This record gives sequence, C-alpha cells and structure tokens, in this order.
Amino acid sequence: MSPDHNPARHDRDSVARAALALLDEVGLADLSMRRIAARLEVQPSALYWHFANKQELLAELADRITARIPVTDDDVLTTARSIRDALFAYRDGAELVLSTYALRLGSSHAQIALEASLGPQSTDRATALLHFILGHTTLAQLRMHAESHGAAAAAAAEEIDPTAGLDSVFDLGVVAIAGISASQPRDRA
Amino acid sequence: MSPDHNPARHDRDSVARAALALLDEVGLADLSMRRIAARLEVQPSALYWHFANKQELLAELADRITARIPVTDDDVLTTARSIRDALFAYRDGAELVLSTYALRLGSSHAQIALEASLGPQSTDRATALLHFILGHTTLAQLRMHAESHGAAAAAAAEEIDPTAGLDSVFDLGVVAIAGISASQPRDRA
DNA sequence: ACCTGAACACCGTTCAAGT
DNA sequence: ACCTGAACACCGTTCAAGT
Repeated sequence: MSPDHNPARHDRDSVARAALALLDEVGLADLSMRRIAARLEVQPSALYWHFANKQELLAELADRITARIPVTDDDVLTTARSIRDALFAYRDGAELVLSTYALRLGSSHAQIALEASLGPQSTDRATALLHFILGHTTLAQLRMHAESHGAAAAAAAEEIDPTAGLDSVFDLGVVAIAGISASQPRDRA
Repeated sequence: MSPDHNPARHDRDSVARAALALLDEVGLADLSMRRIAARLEVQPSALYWHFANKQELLAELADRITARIPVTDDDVLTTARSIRDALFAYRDGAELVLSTYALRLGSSHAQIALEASLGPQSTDRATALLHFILGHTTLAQLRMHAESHGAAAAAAAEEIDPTAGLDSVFDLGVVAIAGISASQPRDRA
C-alpha cells in the first residue's frame, strides 16, 4: 500500500466505461483525454496504451451506445423509437454516433435493426430512416442541452418549450420514410 | 509604410470572409481562431473585437452558407436539392449548419425555403424534411472527406465508392417526407 | 475604432523510461 | 503488461495597453 500514486492498472473496458460515464456528465465538447485520465487517476499518456487515439476511443463509446438497440421484427416506429432512446440515454449520444457512423463503411448496429424491421430489399429506406433519425435526434439533443445551459435567451422570453412537438415530427418522418400509413401496421400479435 | 506589422484594419465582414475561405481549405476541425488570425496577419485577440467568441463567428458562417438558398415556390425536391447544394458548397458546411441550427430557436433560412415550397400548414413536414436533409448531408459530407483522407481503409479493400447511391437515398427521403408520389408534381410550368 | 503582447488554463499525442 | 514524466505543438479567451 504505497501512499502516493497507486498502480491503477486498467484495461480497454475500464477506460471505455469511465469515458462513457464522463461523457454523460460533461458532454462531448468537454470529454478530453486528460479529463478521462484524471478520472482514472492516471497520466494522459497511459490512455494511449489502450487506444491508439481519441477517435478510436470515441468509436468504442459509439459502439457501446448503439449496442443496446434491440434487433427484432417489431414495427418500424417501435424500432426507430428504440434507436432514438438509445441515443438519448447518454449526453450528446446522438452527435457522437452521427459523427462516428459517418466514418464507417458497412452497416452499423442501428442500420441492422432497421433492416430487421423493414424486411430485406429495403436498404435504401433503412438508410434514409437512419439519416433522419440521426439528424432529428442530434438536433433535439443539442437543443435540449443548449436550453438548460441558459444559452438560449429567447426560450425564457417566449416561455415555450423548444422541444415541444418534436416527437410528432419524429413520428411523421419515420412513418413517411417507412412508407406505412397513419396507423401502425402490426405484422404479428 | 512601416516595414514591420502593418495596421491590418478589419471589420466583421472581412473576418467572416477570411474564416469562410479558411473553412473550405482546412475543414471545421482545424478552423481555429488562431489560424484565422494568422490568415489575417493579426493577433488572435484581435478577432474578439469583431466577434464575442468562436461560436458567434461560426454562427455567422452558417448564416452566410444558408443565405444562398433561394426561397421560391418550386417543387420540394428542387428546394431540398438547393439546400443540399448550399451545404456542399463549403467543406463541412452541413456539419456547421447542423450544429449552429440546433442552438437557434425560431426558423432558419432553410426552413423558410422549405415552407415556401410546401405551402403553409405544413411546418411539421418542413421541420422533418430539414432534419432529414441536415442528417443525410452531414453524413455524406463527412464520409466524402474521410474517404479522401485515407482514414477509410475498407474503401480501398472493397473498391467501392462509399458515396455511390446516396443521391437516390436523398431523393427517396425527400419525396417520402414531402408526401408526394414518385414523379415530381409541378405546380407551374 | 481596432490592434498588440502577455498571460491563463487548457488541448492531443509521442516517447523514453520505469515497474 | 501497463504506467510515469517530460516534452511538443497546439487551443479559446481575457485584458491592460497601445495607436
């Protein structure tokens, strides 16, 4: 039990877990390698043993956020909402997944979930849906935090909730792109 | 004509113009206040006489990028494409407008253009359309640059163009959300 | 009205060296 | 296998002072 600087051994998983928790506390803009290192009681350079660079760490966080999305044959609206909820589960989750998803070729977990709902032969619809969900959710989430941060002076002046009615926009977009009618069709049950 | 450090007087417009040109050269991630100042042959602190902070400068750039979008009663697909083209006109234009748009209450210029195409009583459709366009265009633009930057190793391996077929996804999404049929309806002409 | 100079509190990343 | 310590080349922002 040396009194100064404990060994503090970590692995990829513990670093990613600490980073994900910190993301939720401080947001993407303030999620620095140095902050993560401080949280782990480790020097910043120690992180580079586990991850090649910051982008690789962020990609791991995006993977963990989208990993919770269930892949089922539920209707599209249900799947779309579960993707949105997974992104909402962490501060700036949508923005992080959006920018990380852009760098990857091939399918993401969210795309797979959408294709499972839509059935095969509709990859274009699934892609359009994913782009809408990422755009809408990123906007909504950024706005949520800007509002609470006091940066939006007009919100207090107009006394309206800037996120009000956004859910109806979400449903409208999903239903339209999925090509289903107003009432949700249910394949089973 | 003093040989060392010229007076180099600037105003809000000249700073914004230099910043916009620099954005197109280096991208959003490398667009620093210090780089902009260097381009103007001025100390970084000089920029803070013209703009309160970096975010205010970025908002001005976003305004200039979207200002070129024509507000007409053309069909929705034409308007949507002109929005996309305005965002594509500058490197990382879509990402910049996306994050700046999120902070603003009220309507943006792009939203106004969409409402002019869709007609009144369809603000929700216009909002959903804008979210789709911003999401899709941001993704496409980020991917374009990741590809040319050599960060995408899989692209060379599979020898496919990662942006191929994205235009059809764009059209599919716009047509679906706008609620028009496969062939473009033309109100006039 | 517009800019300099210096400072403050930060960044991501590398790399030799330790254990 | 995992971390320290020091360094390098950067950030955004503030503020007194100059012209």
